[in-house]
Amino acid sequence: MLKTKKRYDCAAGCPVEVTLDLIDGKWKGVIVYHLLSGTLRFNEIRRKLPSATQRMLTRQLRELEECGLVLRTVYAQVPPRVDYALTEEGRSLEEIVRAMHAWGERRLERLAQVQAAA
Amino acid sequence: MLKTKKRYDCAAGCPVEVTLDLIDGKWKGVIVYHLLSGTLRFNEIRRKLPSATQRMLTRQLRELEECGLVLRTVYAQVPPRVDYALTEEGRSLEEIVRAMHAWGERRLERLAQVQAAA
DNA sequence: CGGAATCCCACAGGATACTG
DNA sequence: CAGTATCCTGTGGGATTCCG
Repeated sequence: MLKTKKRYDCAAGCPVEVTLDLIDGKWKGVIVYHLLSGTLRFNEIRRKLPSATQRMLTRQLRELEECGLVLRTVYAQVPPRVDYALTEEGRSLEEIVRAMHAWGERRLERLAQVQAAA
Repeated sequence: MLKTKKRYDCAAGCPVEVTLDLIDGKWKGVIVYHLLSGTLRFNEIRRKLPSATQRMLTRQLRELEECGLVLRTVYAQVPPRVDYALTEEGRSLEEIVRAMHAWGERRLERLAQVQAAA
């Protein structure tokens, strides 16, 4: 997922994969979603994603940083403090991420209805 | 990815993951993208995704079918013929997928510029 | 033509423990 | 607080072969 995984040498549809590559990976999508609301410290993000392990969070955040979607700011102080914020490019994902959020909600509603019917 | 992988029991951001779950997975995004243009036969899809293996394509298509995003139609004839089309729900992803496509293209342009600078 | 069956491996991701 | 460091497992995904 990170580095040169070069999933695509394929035909015309690949920009879709370019985007997916950056945003897929278990937690990245949600992280970006939460960062849309503003800068967050590491543990704040953790609290928003209770079922993500610490290790996974740091890794996903680092990958997001690597692709230039997230800005990581370390304050030289004790106890440590690290802020995560979207970069300009990261924020440019807003439309997509919000759309995914809305779609996901509708999907959940639909599923709930199907459940209810049974 | 298929079945009840239930990635999320998490907090508020999860609908994002719901969506990602359906559309991630190496080829699903691109498949949906191509199906936006209309129904395709198996080998037509293959031709659009040269670097996807046959096995992967069928698997991803089946998963898409399972989630109700893609409709698979088998014609009882020899040689066989199988059509793949988006369901209503699948087509409702259009906005997202197109947005991802557009974003990916811009991303590629940006990367190209950075390359050129170096 | 549109697969299914097998074999195989890298690595995403979890659990747990330690640290400046 | 915000991480590393290890160890371990599942499975996503590739390659290849066979089939109605």
